[in-house]
Amino acid sequence: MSAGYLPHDIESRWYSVWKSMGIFHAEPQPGKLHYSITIPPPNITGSLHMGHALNNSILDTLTRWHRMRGFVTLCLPGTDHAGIATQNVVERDLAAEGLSRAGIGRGAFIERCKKWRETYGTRIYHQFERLGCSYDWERVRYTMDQSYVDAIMEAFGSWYQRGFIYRGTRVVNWDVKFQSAISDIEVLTEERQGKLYHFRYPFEDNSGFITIATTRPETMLGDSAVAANPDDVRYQALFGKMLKLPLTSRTIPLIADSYAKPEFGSGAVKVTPAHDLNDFECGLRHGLAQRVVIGKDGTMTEEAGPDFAGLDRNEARKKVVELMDELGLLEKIEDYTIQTPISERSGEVVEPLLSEQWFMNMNALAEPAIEAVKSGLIHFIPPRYANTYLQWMDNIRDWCISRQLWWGHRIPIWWTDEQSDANQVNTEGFEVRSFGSRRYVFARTHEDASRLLGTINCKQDEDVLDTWFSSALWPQATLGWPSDTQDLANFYPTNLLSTAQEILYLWVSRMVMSGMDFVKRPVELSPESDGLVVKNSSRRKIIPFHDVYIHATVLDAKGERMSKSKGNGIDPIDIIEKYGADATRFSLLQQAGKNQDIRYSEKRPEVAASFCNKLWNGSRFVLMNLEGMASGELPPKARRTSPDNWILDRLQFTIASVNATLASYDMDDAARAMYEFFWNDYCDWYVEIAKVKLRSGDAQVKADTQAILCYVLENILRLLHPMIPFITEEIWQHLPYRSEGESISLASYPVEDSELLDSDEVTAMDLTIEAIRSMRNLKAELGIPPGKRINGAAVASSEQLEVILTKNQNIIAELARLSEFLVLPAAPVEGKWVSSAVRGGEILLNVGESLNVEKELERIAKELADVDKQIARSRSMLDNPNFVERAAPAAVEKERLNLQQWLEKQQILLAKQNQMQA
RNA sequence: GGGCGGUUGGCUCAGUGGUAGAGCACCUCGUUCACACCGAGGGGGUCGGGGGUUCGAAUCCCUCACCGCCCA
Repeated sequence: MSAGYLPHDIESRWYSVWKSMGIFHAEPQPGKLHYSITIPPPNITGSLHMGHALNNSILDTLTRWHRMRGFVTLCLPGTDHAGIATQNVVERDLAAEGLSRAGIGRGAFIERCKKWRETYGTRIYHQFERLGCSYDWERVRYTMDQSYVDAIMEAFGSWYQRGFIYRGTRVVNWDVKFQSAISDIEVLTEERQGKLYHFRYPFEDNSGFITIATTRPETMLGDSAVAANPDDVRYQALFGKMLKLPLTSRTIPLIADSYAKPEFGSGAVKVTPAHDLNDFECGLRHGLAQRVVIGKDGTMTEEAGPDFAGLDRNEARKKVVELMDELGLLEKIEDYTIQTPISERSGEVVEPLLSEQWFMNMNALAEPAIEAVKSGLIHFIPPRYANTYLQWMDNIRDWCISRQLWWGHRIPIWWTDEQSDANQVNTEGFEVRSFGSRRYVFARTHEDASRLLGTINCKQDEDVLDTWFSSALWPQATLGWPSDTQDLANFYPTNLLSTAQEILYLWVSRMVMSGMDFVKRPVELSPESDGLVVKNSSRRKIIPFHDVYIHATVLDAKGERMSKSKGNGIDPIDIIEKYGADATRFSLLQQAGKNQDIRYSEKRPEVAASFCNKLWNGSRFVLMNLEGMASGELPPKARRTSPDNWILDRLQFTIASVNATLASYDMDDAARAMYEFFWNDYCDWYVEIAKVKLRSGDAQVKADTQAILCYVLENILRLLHPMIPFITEEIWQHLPYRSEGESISLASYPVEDSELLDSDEVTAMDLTIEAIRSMRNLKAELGIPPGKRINGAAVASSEQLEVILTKNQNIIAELARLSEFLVLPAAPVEGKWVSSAVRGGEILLNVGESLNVEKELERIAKELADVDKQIARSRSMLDNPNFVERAAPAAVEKERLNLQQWLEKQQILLAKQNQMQA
């Protein structure tokens, strides 16, 4: 092994070795335990960001852990075509060349997108490899693979057939920049400073006016009514009267609708059904006209009237205000904080717009998806997210699934203007339906569509599906659905879906809905834990995954979200370059628990890299001392010393704790347990003790010590491997004795061996360590260099301590750097000794001329003061009858023992004080 | 407005009823043949405020404040 830890040499080597060994690939093996994950597919636009690095570190850790535990383990990678995001970057790319999407046309544009994917879409795979992810690259999937498209067609056809998918004219969130509808959950609300305009609408009979307030004056041109609350006494007599809509020649009614809030402004609101969702619904209730006055490009339409048609929406706003002012109908303008809807994609203000779209009714799908979570079949970690999920699912709304984009899956609906008397239900059961004067049908090809519609004069819908429509099918589609594959039979339901909080609704909920809707199995073949029994059937609706882990959001050092625009992002590849993949992974996993966010700065990988360096050097030292080692067997208990038994006990404790914390997704706790064990127990104490034993000259002692050093190291390497795979593999390969297999990745994961637990030896080592620390402490306080060899001794007041200290004599002498260490029946009278009280005794150092009686008395007085305080505290507790009577007996007993020990310590200190003062 | 998370030493965080912990930073000492990405020792916190439950509260309950996330 090289003298320094050089992550890059190791990391570049091992990934390709693992890959060529085929250890990442899994074939289903019926009858065996399977563990599977389908990773959240990153967008093809992207490269790895800290969120990916975190999530994939978690996924790979769990994958490797299960693989080592003997599961048939699959972690399936892939990418998402990411419609709107990719279209965005490709358009930007085109613009740089002076081209435009419209200019090159749909066909050429799609070719550009495909080329983009070839260049950049696979880049992220290589980044996952650099991170060390043990994913099955033979099964990699892309949402535009033919097999994936087949799944989408199947899903669409099924939902169409069942009437869930429908054509509708409704107010949707319109992204003016992309010229496309976006879904509710892609809209962010931002508080922006704006104005609240108060306008007067006169009554037709000139009997006065009503004041309405609006933040969007330009929409008044499309008003169809003014509404007031039916309980509002100010308006009760006026309902049904007509108002003159200023700037137009129209009149509109005053209507009663409880949607108007009496406490807001004048209590009357303008109703613009085509440009506001609430107004739209109000309009439906009252049969109001839907006038589209703002077009898809953000300019005013003909409907807005000759004065406004063609104006930009912002100019139109100014003009409306000016004209209203001129007419004396502008009552006032107030500053107002507006909850402004912003497109998550383009950053533009969203324009609510009446338009024709494809929608999907989710009610039927939501029901089992709710039940699966309520009944605990799907388990959220942290559990609080189950409520978030349920709250959204309980109020589920129809989903607008069409997007006016070019990049994506073209909606498999075919239209014709031709009428027909032909049978509207064909042999495949796909009903021909009509919308307005046109007829349409679901079909996979033009040929099918022609047959179904009875004419070749038909055209496919221009729009594409929302990207989440395809993502919703991810777990089952990647495993072969709609075919009945072995993969699907063995790896589905998957075990875990780990993802970011922000896509809980967009993605997670929809996967649950689609998965349970499409994947069903005979009750007798599917375990109860896999799903819900379908009503009146002998089949079960199968859940897509058992556990949903929502990982923390990675923030910068100041606690702010990393973003490109703020420029505060950290590129994980930079961190890997600088500190290595293992340190990068470990730094993230050390923070990955049930927290909502993580503050990340370069301090983190630095600390993690120190740990890797310590692991490297600690291992290197051990390896250098294993020469001539006879066997890898643990020595029999009779030959083991207390440090031996102690470290074996600590190892078992660590193994148990790591297995338990990984199982509950507490990566941070698992990382901490291993970190502390390796650094504090193994390196700081056991290895230091082992140095003494190796130098003892006793061949048996040396062989036994070597065996234990090696055994513990081999175990901790396997324990750490899922988190830091490269360095552990490299070191493991150098071990003279190790468990089965050619790669640590395939070695078995450590399991607690209760036979190696030994609480007596843990107590013994605790006392030994305390003695050593006291001596070091004394030296430091007296200004004696830690390395200066002086005589040390101990007087034990308990037999237990006497036995322990005698047994560990050599160790204490060496680790405390003493010339000799003796256990004496009484404190020596001769010579210049200082002492310190420990549990069950007193430790002494012969400091010779360094003894300063005055200073020593001061030190003792300080120690006594502390002891007195402890005694007082302990006494006050034990003197309290309430404590003695009501507290748990064990707690009282413990306190009694405590007091006794403090009193003993006090005696020792007082005796010493007397002796010195004499 | 509703829901959720957080508030512990200078910084980042552990710690869910029994005498406050770690890492980093800081101070002192140390170039002993694994590691200065190290070792030994040390200083530093009335656990956001208030109230309550309890023999005992960082920990449980109530309330307020501030920071953040989600939904309306």
